[in-house]
Amino acid sequence: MDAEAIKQSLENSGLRCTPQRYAVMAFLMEHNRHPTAAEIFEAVNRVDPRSSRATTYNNLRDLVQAGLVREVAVEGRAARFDAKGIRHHHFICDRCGNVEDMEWYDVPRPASGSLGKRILRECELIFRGLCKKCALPRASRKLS
Amino acid sequence: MDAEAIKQSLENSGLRCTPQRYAVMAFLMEHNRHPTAAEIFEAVNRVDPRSSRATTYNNLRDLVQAGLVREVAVEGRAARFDAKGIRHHHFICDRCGNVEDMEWYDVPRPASGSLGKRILRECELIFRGLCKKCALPRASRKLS
DNA sequence: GAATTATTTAGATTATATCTAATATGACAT
DNA sequence: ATGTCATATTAGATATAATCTAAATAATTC
Repeated sequence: MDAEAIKQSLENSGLRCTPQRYAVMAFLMEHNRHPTAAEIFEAVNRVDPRSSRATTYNNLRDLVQAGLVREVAVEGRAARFDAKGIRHHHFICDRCGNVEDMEWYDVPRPASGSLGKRILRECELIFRGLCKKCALPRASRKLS
Repeated sequence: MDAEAIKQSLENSGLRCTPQRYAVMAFLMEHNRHPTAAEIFEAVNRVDPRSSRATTYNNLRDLVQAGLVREVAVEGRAARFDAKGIRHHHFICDRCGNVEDMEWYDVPRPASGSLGKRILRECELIFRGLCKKCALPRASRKLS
């Protein structure tokens, strides 16, 4: 997503495209690794324009309210954020605690029998509560 | 689960059954509403024996390490806890943010085609990211 | 360009969690 | 029973994450 597109999506949501706000949004678009507010603050301050801690928090709040960003549910103290570019959910592994992005399928409402094979494969992982790596048979896994 | 059973499960995990630790565990067994540490601290201090804040945190840490309790992944600042009585996962609604307990199915490893109807119904909700209430057709939902 | 509104800022404050070091308790060998 | 050792508890200090405050700055409108 290029600069102009980010600017547009901010303005479509009624947010002015300030340099600080743009920096937060752009960082989240580029790095979909669910950073904390502190990580985002650090990252945007490695280059101009600088931004204060309060502004970073304010902008994250505004972006979440506007629906462009969401707060990811994770264990641990610090909130983590995620640009909602392509719609997806999160899956947290029971064993290793990793947060994995999960494709979003627009399942037609009443069609219980119509889930595709690919979806079925993901369902298995979900009901085990293990991520793809941890769900491998014991032998092929590194001990942790 | 009665007092003796709780005592046993603590001791089986190598933890002494102290009054304070017992109180935390018993509270989590009774109230599976994913309370915060602060809520647990308050609750156990409404009756004897009293417990300090540090002890409550220590005991929660010990119980999590022992595998008797787990920390629930949620948005928001405060960690939330959950007794791992019956194995289950958590499902967080995209719309309302509620945390729902989700039954744990022991899906046999390679049988992609063998998920039951009940599981399929849950899969639909998961892939929508909405809880049972929020997944109802618009008309039958209260606006939030 | 004056008035209005939105944004940013440093620093103070609140909320949550952990650490420290002193004390208390329980297990158990003698 | 008593002393010893490991474990647990405690109040208070500290650390970390988030929010608030009030003043300054920038953009927008009239």
